[in-house]
Amino acid sequence: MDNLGIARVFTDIGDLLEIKDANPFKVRAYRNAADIVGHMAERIADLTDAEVRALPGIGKDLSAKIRELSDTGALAYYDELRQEFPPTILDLLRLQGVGPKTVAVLYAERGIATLDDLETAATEGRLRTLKGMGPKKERLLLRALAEHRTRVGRHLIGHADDVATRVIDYLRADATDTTIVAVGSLRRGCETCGDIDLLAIGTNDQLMSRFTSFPGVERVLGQGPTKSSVLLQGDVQADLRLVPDESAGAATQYFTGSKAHNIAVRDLALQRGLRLNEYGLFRVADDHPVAGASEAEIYAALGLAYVPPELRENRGEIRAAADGALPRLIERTDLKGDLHSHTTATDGHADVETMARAARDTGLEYLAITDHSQALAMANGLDEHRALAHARHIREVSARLDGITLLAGIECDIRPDGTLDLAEDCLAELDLVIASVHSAFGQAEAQMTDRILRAIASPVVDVVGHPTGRLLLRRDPYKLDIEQVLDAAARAGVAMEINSQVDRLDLSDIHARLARARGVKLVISTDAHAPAGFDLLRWGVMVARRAWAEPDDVLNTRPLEAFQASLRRHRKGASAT
DNA sequence: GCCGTTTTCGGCCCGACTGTTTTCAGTCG
Repeated sequence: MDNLGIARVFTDIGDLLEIKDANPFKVRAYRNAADIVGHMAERIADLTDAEVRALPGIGKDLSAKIRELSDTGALAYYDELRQEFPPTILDLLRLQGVGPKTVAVLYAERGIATLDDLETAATEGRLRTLKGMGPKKERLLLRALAEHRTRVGRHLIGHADDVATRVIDYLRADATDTTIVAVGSLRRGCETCGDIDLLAIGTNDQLMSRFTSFPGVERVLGQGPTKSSVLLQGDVQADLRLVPDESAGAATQYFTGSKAHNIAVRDLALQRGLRLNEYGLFRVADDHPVAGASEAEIYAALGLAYVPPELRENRGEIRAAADGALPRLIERTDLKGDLHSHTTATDGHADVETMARAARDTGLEYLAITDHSQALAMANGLDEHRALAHARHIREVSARLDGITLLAGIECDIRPDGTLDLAEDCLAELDLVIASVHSAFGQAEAQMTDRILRAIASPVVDVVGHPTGRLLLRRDPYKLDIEQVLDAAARAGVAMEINSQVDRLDLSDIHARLARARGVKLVISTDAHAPAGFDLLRWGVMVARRAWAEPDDVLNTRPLEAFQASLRRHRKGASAT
């Protein structure tokens, strides 16, 4: 079993123990272990017992369980726990506002073990008589259920990409003559994917049977000579298509989509007396093939510049491609720095120097260390005194490291009333201030909007962090008048973050494009909590590309000095010093 | 369950919000 699989088991155990009302520190130990294993760069199965044992938070018991899982793929203790509750009970925990205590009561008092059970009971008003519940709670539960339903069957792009990579590597190992690529929403960089679409180019007749015997396959949904579908562990569906070399470009284009983009492109082809399908571009009159081997060839034959996959949503890209007006999209290598990261000073997993070295190893020239402020007590947030001491430490480390410069920043909470969590004179001492909302998500739209507007109005704020607070597939964004916020940010010269965590991607592509249109500058940051976190920049870049962003739209494409000069605090007329 | 010992047991980040209460329990971050 791989790291993510082990992490998932430990997370489940933590949840089940919590439902059992076990020692909370034991629960935390399992969650902590899940976090560590899930974020490790190297395969934990490759480490020696002593090395596993040496990881912070992994002791005798957990290291043995890790070994059992990585060797056998199963864990007796986990199986015992699952005997005590129906496995579906963990689905209930995914609902907003439902925690372990509620799940325990629902199961013990009403025998509720599935989402359907819960919906029936809530609809029939059978929950309001439970202690601690009332009609209002019933309504909240029904709303949480409805929100949850819109999310099932979808997967975070980071997760889908992991799975796709594993399948592709497995197929390639045995089919070195065949090109295999991910297409569909994954290639377009959509924030979530319904299923994984893979395309193989060649004539390998063993490929389909090898695909359906991939070790992660739970069920074969269909298998033919050119098309197969499987259901993988974790409820991910994967489809594989096989096409001959001469159709490579046409098939890649066709299966990449989006549907709306393809319809528009085919329509354009018809206007020119051409027909486009997954096999190629043909003259309508005599079926003569015009193009098909590469995507670029097809777009060119239609009088279009090559359209990057991230833009293929029929949102103006075809007109722009015809006019030669497509943007020069930002690329990962354009980024010179990362502006959001955490260390062990608060809730990160590595110290300042370790994070700095990891950032440098991924090719970054500067890194802002931005630990939490005091309001996030759970994360051991910094008060003014600790924030300034931490800044001194960050600058010391920066001075002795070659190849990377550290900025002493902070991710400062925006309190419910819109005031900042740390005093302005303290924040003014720092190199970068990200202002973020981490509490009172339920505020009314006007209140939340005013709250963020007030933060933007503060002269010491440089960036608004994860501006809408959404957690993909888990929590909707808080209610917010985003256009009012963007207008204020444009006036104040405050940048908006694209947070690269795969469950945030916040701003979204849509909002980031709105921001660009208003002249609001973007930053792309990882919010890394561990050294491996810097790899996530690719997802933030993907969102920016889907927002049509060019390098100049994103402040951290600039070399350090130019970046610092662009911060409002250093601009002429800024009141902070 | 981990850790660090004052070496074998006690401590392990907490504060705000909500819906239910009438002083609190549960959830969230």
